[in-house]
Amino acid sequence: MSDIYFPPRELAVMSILWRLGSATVSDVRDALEEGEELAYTSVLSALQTLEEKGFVRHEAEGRAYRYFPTIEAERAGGSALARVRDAIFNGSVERMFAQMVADKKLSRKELQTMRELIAKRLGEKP
Amino acid sequence: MSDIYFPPRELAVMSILWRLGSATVSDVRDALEEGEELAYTSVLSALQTLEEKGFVRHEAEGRAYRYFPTIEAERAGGSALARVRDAIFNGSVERMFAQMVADKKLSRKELQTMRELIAKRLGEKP
DNA sequence: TCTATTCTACGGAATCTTCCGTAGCCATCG
DNA sequence: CGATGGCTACGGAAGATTCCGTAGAATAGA
Repeated sequence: MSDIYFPPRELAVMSILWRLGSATVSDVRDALEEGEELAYTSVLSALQTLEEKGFVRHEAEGRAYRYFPTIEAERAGGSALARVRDAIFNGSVERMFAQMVADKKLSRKELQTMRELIAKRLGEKP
Repeated sequence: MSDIYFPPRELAVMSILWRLGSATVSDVRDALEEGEELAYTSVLSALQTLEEKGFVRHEAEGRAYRYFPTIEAERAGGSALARVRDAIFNGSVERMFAQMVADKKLSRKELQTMRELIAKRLGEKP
């Protein structure tokens, strides 16, 4: 199927694009976390690689480029979750979910939102 | 923190070890899916690399080695989910969960199990 | 015993990923 | 006009990953 996969650095760049919607090379560079500072051309290279792979496109903005993700975060996320589920949790959504829910830092509010999502989903299909 | 990350082929091998509990080189080789057939020594190399990284250990079994994962699937999964959540869903468990639940192939039973997990979690902390 | 089989260790080629320097283009400013 | 600064293209080095062949040890079978 759709084999969407990003190596670590490319994922970091995609992450920024998804967060910002679009970004110039400098935007991406600035958005990288502390201790992740890269040369301008390194960021450019990553973007060019991603473009070659079809995950990103660009438009001219002044004489610079503005980059846009061509794949939605939800789709990439769905693919990543399926991979994690199959490879790590032996195909079990329940096990994967249990691990998610086990996170100590989950707030009551987040749990409630999830409960509602399930309720809605359970209600719609009987 | 704990930066647990497996490149594609190594993940496939770990996946087999988690599923089987432990495995010899041949076991792993046989467990690889169709179209993924590798030379015996390729599988061995992958296991040796994983061992060097500390994700796997071995015991002698006859004159062959039996390999064991040294990290639990739940822990690797937790790390992978956190990475997906932060990099792709901008830190939002709810968004990640919504994508999980959006999967058309989820059975009623799976949804109910998840609902119970949440209920339990919500009940225990107020 | 000796021959074939089944292992692991080792090393290296090919490819992918990461990272950056240099060159060249173009606009802006003095 | 000439210099400067900011931008992309290009190329390549270094490291990581994938893949496998060969060598040699050990076992099993004839």
